[in-house]
Amino acid sequence: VVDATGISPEEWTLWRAFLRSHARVSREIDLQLQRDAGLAQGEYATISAILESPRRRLRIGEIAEALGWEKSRVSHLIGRMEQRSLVAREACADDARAVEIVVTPEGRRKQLAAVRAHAAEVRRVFLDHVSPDEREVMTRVLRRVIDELGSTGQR
Amino acid sequence: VVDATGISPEEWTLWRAFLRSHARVSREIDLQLQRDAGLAQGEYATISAILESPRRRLRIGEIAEALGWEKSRVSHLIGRMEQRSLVAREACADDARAVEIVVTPEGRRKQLAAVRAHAAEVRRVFLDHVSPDEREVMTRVLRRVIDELGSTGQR
DNA sequence: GAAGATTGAACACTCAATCTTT
DNA sequence: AAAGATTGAGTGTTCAATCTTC
Repeated sequence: VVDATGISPEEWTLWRAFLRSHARVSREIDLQLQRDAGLAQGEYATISAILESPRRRLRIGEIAEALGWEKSRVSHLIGRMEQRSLVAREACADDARAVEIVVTPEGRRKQLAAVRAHAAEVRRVFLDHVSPDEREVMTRVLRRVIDELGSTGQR
Repeated sequence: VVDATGISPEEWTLWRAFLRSHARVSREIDLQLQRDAGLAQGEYATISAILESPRRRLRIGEIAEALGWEKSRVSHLIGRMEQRSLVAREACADDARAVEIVVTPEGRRKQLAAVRAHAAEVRRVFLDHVSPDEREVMTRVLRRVIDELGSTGQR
């Protein structure tokens, strides 16, 4: 059964559930991070991405790629985070155009303060509702979605 | 295998894929809607939700619930959409506190202009990568996530 | 007092243009 | 010219306070 758009009701249901679940879950995570560490979700994600990178430093474009965001968004965010002394910009040795972002002790401290409660919250609002089998299916599908879109649309 | 947070690497991978896929997919949808109809994703979703409701009219809180957003966000959005003559506010007969939002002919026209291309885009960036079996699993999981969070967190 | 909704200020994101280095 | 990044203006979102009706 499909309508004039070629999409079945069951498919629309999935699409809506995807959008709505993200909005609701993202909201809960934001509240928890703000409460426990005074960090926005994007700030936490940025710090974590940098700390988990091999050299503990990432360029603007690499952060954008990791998070699926636009470069200008990351650039503004880093600016605000730098004002708050959560990260610092450092010149890149290889390429004078590039900038490497590192996490300051203050940024690391805040991330540490949040990580336990954050993990618990991610579990509570999302992971607790996914069985191991379901997890495998979902990871496979979402990775496929990400990979098909590639790295286009940067700004 | 788990770390100090009690969350396994496989679970983190799913969580990250969820956030990243949403960011990327949402971005593509936004671009298409802006290009084909001059509508933002939230505007399109709002109009569609209203048109699909039984009486073709929805209150602010109902829109917020349907989309998983905060009421104040919807209120501001409706204000901007009203300026652009996409929707109109009408007094609610049952309850003088409430407002019912209806779609104007102009709003309906714009939504119609976008719906085919939008459906094709949703298919291209998301649904095409989900088999029927996978669709059932994902819908079940995401609905569980939504239902567990309930309607809390409205503002 | 609670529910439905709105408001304004502060904060965040997008878009297009720009700058520098490759 | 392309890649990496930044900027400023315009637009959108959040937070807390407020208003009216139930």
